[in-house]
Amino acid sequence: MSAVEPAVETAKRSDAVRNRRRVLAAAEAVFAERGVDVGVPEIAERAGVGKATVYRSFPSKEHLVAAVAVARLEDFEQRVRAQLDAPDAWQALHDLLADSAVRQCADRAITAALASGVAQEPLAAARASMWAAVSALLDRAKAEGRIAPEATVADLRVLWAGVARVLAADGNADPAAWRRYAGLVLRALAA
Amino acid sequence: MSAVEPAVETAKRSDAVRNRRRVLAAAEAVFAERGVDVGVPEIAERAGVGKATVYRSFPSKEHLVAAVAVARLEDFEQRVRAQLDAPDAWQALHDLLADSAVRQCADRAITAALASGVAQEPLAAARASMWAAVSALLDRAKAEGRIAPEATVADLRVLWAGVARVLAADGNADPAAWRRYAGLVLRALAA
Amino acid sequence: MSAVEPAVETAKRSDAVRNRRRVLAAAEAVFAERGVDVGVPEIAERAGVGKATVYRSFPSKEHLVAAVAVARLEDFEQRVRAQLDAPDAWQALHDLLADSAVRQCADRAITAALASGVAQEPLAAARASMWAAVSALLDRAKAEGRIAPEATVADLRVLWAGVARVLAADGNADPAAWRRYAGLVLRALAA
Amino acid sequence: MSAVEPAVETAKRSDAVRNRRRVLAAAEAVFAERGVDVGVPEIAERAGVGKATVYRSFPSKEHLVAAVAVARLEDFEQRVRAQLDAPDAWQALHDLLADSAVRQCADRAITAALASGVAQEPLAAARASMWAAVSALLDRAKAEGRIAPEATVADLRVLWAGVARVLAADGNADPAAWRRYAGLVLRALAA
DNA sequence: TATGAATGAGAATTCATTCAT
DNA sequence: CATGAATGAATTCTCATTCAT
Repeated sequence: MSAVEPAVETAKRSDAVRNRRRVLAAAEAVFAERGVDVGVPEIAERAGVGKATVYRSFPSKEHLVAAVAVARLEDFEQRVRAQLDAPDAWQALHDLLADSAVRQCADRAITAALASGVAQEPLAAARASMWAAVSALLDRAKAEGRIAPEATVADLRVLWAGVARVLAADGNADPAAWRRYAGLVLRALAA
Repeated sequence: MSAVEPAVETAKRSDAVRNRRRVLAAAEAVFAERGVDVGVPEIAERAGVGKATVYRSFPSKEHLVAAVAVARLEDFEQRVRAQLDAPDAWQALHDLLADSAVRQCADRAITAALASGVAQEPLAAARASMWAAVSALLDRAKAEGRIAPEATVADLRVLWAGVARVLAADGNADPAAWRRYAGLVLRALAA
Repeated sequence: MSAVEPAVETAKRSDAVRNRRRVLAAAEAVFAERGVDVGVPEIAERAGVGKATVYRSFPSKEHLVAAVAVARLEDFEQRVRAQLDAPDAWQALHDLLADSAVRQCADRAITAALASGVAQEPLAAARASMWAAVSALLDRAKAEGRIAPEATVADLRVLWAGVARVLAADGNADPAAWRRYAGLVLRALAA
Repeated sequence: MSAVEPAVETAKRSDAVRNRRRVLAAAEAVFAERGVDVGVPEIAERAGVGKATVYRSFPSKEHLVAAVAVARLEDFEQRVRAQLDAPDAWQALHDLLADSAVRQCADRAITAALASGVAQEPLAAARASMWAAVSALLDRAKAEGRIAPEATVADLRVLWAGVARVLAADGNADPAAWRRYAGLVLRALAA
C-alpha cells in the first residue's frame, strides 16, 4: 500500500503537470494571436479544460501571464546557449534574432507581468539568465570585431524588442522583413 | 451686429472647446502613464470634468483614443516641418527623434484605434502626412550622404517606434538615453 | 410707461405660450410615433427649441407627459361634445371611436403619467370631464335602445382603449380595421 | 455506468435549471408589476441571485424578455389545449379568457421582444401555436352556433388582449371584472 | 429669456475569481 | 481533483435635469 500511494500521487501529479502544460501552451498561443487581454474562458477552452482548472495551476491570471513570459524566456535562452560555441558569433546572433518571430507574445506578457508586479522574481531571474546568455554571444561577436565594444546587451534588447513589437503590431510575419531588421539592428551596434 | 452673433456663438463654444482640450490632454497623460485600458471615469477626473462630458466631445472611448493619436501625430508633424529647412538634416532628424513626443502614448493609441476600426481615415491621413514630412527630412539626409539611399521612412518608423515603446515601457525618461538611441537608430540606416 | 410694460410682459408671455405649444405638439407627435420613452433632446429638436426650453414650460418630463395626456383628453372631449346633439347618438359614438386613431399616444401618456404619480389631479379631472361627455352620449344611445342599460362608460373605456392599444402596437393604421372594431365594441355593449 | 454519467451532468445542470426558472419567474412577476423597463439588478434580487447569473441563462435582457413571453404563451396554450374537448366550447372559451394568465406581462413582453427583434422565431412560433389552439376552440364555438362565422381569432386577440392590458394597467385584479369582460368580448363576436 | 454644456445616477454587459457538486 | 455555475466589481455609455452664458 505504501508503494501504491506514491504511485497514485505521482499519477495525479502527472495529470496536474500535463494540464499545467496544456494551459501554458494554450495561453502562449492565444496571447500571441490576440494579446494578453483575452479572457480566461478562452484560454481554458483552448486548453480543453475548465476555467477552474486554470486556477488550480496558476493562482491568478497575472501569474499565468508571468509563467508564459518565463517559459518564453527560458525557451529562447536555450536556443541562445545552443549557439554559444557557433563558429561565427555574429551570424549566430543574427540568426537568433531573425528567428525570434514569436517574440511579441513574450514581450507583451513580460510587460504585463512587470506592470502587474506579480511574480517578479522568477521573471527577473529568467530575464537576467536569458540576457546573460545573449551577452556571452554578444561578447564573442565583439571579439570577432563585428560589434562595437561599447555596445551592451541592453542596447540589443531595446533595439530588437522594439523592432519585434512594431513588426508584431503591424502583423508583419514576413521572415525576410524580420531578417532584414535583424541586420539593421546589428548594424546599429557594429564596430 | 452680424459680426457679434458669431462671437456669442463662439463664446459658448469656447467652454466646450476648453473642456475638449482638457479631456484630450488628460487622456494623453493617462494613456501615457497607464495605457489605453484605463477607464473613462479616470480620464474625466483627471480632466476635472464629469464622465458624460467626455462623451459630449467624443462619441465613444474609441473616438477619444483616435483623437489622442491624431493630436499626437499632428503635433509631431509640426515639429518635423519646422525643421525641413534646417542646415543639417541629419542633425535635425537626430534631434527630433531624441526629444520625440510621439511616444508610447501615441503608439498605443494608434494601435488601439486601428484595431477598433473607428475613425481610421483621419488617423491614417494624419499618419501619412506626418511620415511624409519625415520622409522629406530623410531625403535631405540622404542627399547629405549621411543616410543610405535604400533606407526608407518605414525602416525609421520600425526602429524608432520600437525603441520608443521599449524605453517608455521601461519608464526610462532619461533624455540622454533617448538621445543615445536616436544616434544608434540613425547609425543603422547610415550610408 | 406703465402701459408699455404689461405689453412687453404680455409679448414675452405670448412667446412662452407659443413655445409651450410647440413643445406640446412635438411631444404628442413623438410620443405617438415612438412611445413615451423617447428622450427630451429629441422632443426639443422636433419642437425647434433647446432642451432647457422644454424645462422652462414643464418642470419635468413627467409633467410634459401628463400635459400631453391632458391635451389629448381635452381635444377628444371637445369632439365628443360637438356630437352631443347629433341626431343618431349610436352613430355619433361609432364615428368618434373610429376616428380616434391617435388614441395610443394619449393612452401611453396617460398610463405613464398615472404611473409616475405626477400631476394626477389635472389629469384625473381632464379624464373625468372627458368621460362625462362620453357618458352623456352613451346615455342618449341607451335611450335610443341601441345600447344596453347596464353598459357603463367604464366598459366602453376598457374595451375601446384596449382595442386602440393593440391596434396601435400592431402598427395597424387601416381606418377600415379601426371602424370594424368600433362596431364590434359597440356590439359588445348592445341592448 | 454510461447511464450514470448523464445523470451527473444533469445534476450539475439542475442547479442552473433551477436558477433559470427562478430568474424567469422573478422576471415574470416584476414585468407584470412594473413593466419590462425594470432593471436587471431588480430581477436578480427578486430571484435571489446575482446580476451576472441572469446573464448566464439569458444572453441579454432582450432574450430574457422573449423567454418570458414564450413561457407565458406556452403556459396558456397548454390550458387551452386541455379544454379542446370540453362539452361546451363557448363556456370553455369564456372560462379561459376569464382566468387568463396571458396578461399585461406577456403582452408587454411580446411587444418588447418583437420590437427588439431578438429571438423572434421562437416567439412567433409560440404565438402561432397558441393561437392555433384558441382557433380550434373558437371553431367549435362557431359550430355550437354561439359565435358568428365571420369572427376570427385575430378579432378575439385584439379585443381580449386589449381588455387585459387595460385591466392590468388599471391594477384591476378582481376576478369578477375579468369574468364580466370575458362575457362582453364574446358578445362582441356572438352569432 | 433661451441655449448648449455639464453632470451624477443608473443601465446593460463582461470578467477574474470562488464555490458547490 | 475537475468542473460549470455564481458573483461583485468594473466598464462603456445614456438620460433627465441644472447652470453659465
